[in-house]
Amino acid sequence: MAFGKGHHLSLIDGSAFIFRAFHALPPLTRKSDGLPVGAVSGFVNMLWKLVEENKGPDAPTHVAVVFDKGSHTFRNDLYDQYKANRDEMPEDLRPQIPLTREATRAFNIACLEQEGFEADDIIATLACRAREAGGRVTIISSDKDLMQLVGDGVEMFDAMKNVRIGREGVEAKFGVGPERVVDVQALAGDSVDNIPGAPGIGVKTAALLINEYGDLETLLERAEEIKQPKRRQTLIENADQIRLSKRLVTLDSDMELDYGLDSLEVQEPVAEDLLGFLTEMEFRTITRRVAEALGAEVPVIEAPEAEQGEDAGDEAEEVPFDASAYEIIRDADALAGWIAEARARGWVAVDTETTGLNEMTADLVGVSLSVEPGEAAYLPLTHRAATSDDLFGSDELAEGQLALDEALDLLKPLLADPSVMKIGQNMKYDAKIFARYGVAVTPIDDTMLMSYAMHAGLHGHGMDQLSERYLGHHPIEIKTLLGTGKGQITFDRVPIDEAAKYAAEDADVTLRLWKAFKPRLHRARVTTVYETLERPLVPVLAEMEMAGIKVDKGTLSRMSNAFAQKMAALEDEIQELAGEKFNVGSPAQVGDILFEKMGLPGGKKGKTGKYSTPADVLEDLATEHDLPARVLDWRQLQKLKSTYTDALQDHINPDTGRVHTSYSIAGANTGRLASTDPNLQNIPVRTEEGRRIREAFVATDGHRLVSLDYSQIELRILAHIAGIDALKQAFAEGQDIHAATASEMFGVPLDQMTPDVRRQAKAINFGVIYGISGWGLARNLRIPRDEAQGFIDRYFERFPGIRAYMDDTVARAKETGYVETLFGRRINTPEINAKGPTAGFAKRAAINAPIQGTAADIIRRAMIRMPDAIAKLPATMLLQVHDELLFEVEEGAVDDLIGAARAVMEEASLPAVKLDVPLVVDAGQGANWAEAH
DNA sequence: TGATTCACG
DNA sequence: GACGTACGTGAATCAG
Repeated sequence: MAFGKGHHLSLIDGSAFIFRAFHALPPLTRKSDGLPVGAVSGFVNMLWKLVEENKGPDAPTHVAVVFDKGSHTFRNDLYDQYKANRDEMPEDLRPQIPLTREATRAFNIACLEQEGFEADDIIATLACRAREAGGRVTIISSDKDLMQLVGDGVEMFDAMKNVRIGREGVEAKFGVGPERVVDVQALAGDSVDNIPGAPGIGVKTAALLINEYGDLETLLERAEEIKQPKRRQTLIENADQIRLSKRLVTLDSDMELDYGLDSLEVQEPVAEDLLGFLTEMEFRTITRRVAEALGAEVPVIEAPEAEQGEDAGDEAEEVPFDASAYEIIRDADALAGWIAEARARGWVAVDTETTGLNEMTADLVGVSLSVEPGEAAYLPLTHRAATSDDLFGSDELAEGQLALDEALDLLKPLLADPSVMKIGQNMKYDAKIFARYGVAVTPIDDTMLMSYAMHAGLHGHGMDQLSERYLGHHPIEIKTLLGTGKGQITFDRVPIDEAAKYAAEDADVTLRLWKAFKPRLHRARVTTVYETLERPLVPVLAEMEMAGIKVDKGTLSRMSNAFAQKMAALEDEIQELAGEKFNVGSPAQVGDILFEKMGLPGGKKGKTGKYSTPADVLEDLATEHDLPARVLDWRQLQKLKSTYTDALQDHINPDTGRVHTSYSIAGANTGRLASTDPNLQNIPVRTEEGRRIREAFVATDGHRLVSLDYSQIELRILAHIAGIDALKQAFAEGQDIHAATASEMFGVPLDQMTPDVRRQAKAINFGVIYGISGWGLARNLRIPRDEAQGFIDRYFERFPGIRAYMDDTVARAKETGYVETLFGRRINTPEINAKGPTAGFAKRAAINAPIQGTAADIIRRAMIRMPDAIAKLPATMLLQVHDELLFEVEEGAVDDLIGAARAVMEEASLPAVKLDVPLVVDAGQGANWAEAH
């Protein structure tokens, strides 16, 4: 029967898929010989999924996989720069290209390609013919270049994200319908394919213009009418280039093909061929699944003798993701059922959905649970009812939700049950939300922290990223539910059905990650790090963040006003000096004034072609001129006002009157914490004016703030790790370490030390921790480079262990791909074998990481022990600033707290590591942070 | 959104 | 031999 009405053609964009699969999926190699097969695996799984899913009435009747062939197409004849900036194909992908053709044939699916054409042209030609014949078409691709084909029975399907793209999807992407997509592309151009387009015009502007003028030709003819002078000029000047761009992006939908649509009819795979191929590739899971589905015997794939490496051999039972399998919990019985499932296993993955990202203010909207891969449920609690007036929505609760109190009463015993592990991704967030509803969550496992312990330095540890990388699955993005920018809605406004798919998937993903990571943690030998430095820190930080610190709004507000006045005066003075009005806050304009108008020396241009005006450059100029000096003053005030006195006021929680930061545990590669919203780890202290901001951080009535900080902890660690006897001895004797260094280097007796010599030694000491270079030290000390290099040479001569430590560390990193702290924390160094300037960066980072990381581990250990150590004191731990802990304590207990906390901090490395140097902790106390520090 | 600048350890 | 570099962070602002 000829292809026609009622038929459904599925066209798979094979080339695009394998490129995407290669980059999105974890690298996988064939065990017997190490052949890279990750992209092939992703491709095979996608094909099988289509075969499996397409058995319903809507199934394709015809199917083909289409590939690019050759690198020279008719587009290169039109424009020799077409796709000219494409990178070389990655080495590991090259051998997989022919394998994907083989896979297609093994599936008994037509495999199409044609010299001189791109896959997109073949797809366009076939899609148009099928449409003309009255059939339907699904293009399996997310390539925007194919979106021009959508409409009239043609739609696209993104197989990796599992989303359909119809007319609305195209409009969302391009701002115009499919018919006008090429017009927009012609204007906007494309840096990936090297389509020139119109300079300075992006998709947004292009859509605006096309919608206003109807189509590209009309627009170009009537370009004179455009109001914006820059746009008008661009379009007039580049008309030819734009028309060329249009020809480049327009697909050839009328190719000559020596086969017809009928030849693409779906055929059952031949079990022998398909299983033969899969066995050859050594894909265990899919081979078994295919064999079972085809009713064939499961072929045996020899297990490789010894499993090597930490990622080997834990190929979990793969259960496909299936949103339709997720349950919505609407009554107490159903919830009780899931709780029983969790208890039966001893674990459950938990994820909360809320109205915002700030745990202190966001409200609980729903909870999702998962107990096995693919088995997950969503418990909606406070979703709002939809109304006809969709501008504001309703404040009424949607129907079919269990009452919040009732649900929490049922969940509470489970979440606190010591025999059930609660698994989460960034559990600190969920635990804090639950805590506000009086529900404790313990014990916990956290997939984000598991990843951090194993993969610090390799990639981020967000759920989407981990899912893509380790599960090969792209989870639904939250923005598809909430939108972005101004029109963004909160999660309680998302319809329950839609919310459930997203939320349950998150719990499902978390559970799968947990199952994948558990065994790997052990193999990577970071279980101890995870168990002693990551997991126990979660409740400690949650407590600190919820405690917050009292900030006096009046003090900040007064300072803001004072800064504003001074800035206004400075601004007048600066413009007076410059002889013109300009934006003092614009580095580019400051640069023009200094280096063009005034003709001062030292102007360097950055990537953007603008003068760069960092503080050190301005400082040099300030010795001779007033203007740069005033600009520096202005900038300091601007910084203090905008980042601190203004912004901090907005962070004061109206309920508590306190500022609640959030610490990210897995943010910094070295093991340090990072503080956000607001960042309380960079409150000014170095200048007198800035330090006064700390006066606004106060203790409540009858209390004091107490600050304890490690003295020179990184240098002490360096002395220990590198085994520098002279440094160790100086620390043991309690000497001024920078003065001692200077004395050792320059032969000046301690009692004759000058501040300047000491300052230079201090800079060198810091430089060593950062992976010193002559250039860097010269810049820091403002001395000639050869002089700086002389200092370094002498330093290495006097402390030969330092050189050895640096060389060993870099060598180890090159060999293993990571460095470690004294406590076994692993920091991966993927760029250590890079070439060019990157190599320098990577080396210095590798030298610094064990030092900075060990210090971070030590204060983590202290923090974890602190709650027990101060349990009997009327004191609360509030903040951590890398080597400092800040407490709030009742007036009468200050000395007791200092004694207890100092002991914990000074002994924090024990018993795991006995340092060759003493750790010394300095303490201070006062009514505010300025006094306490 | 990326580049600049600057606050901290 | 030139190149371009101190380590680790987060936030505000400008400008396209």
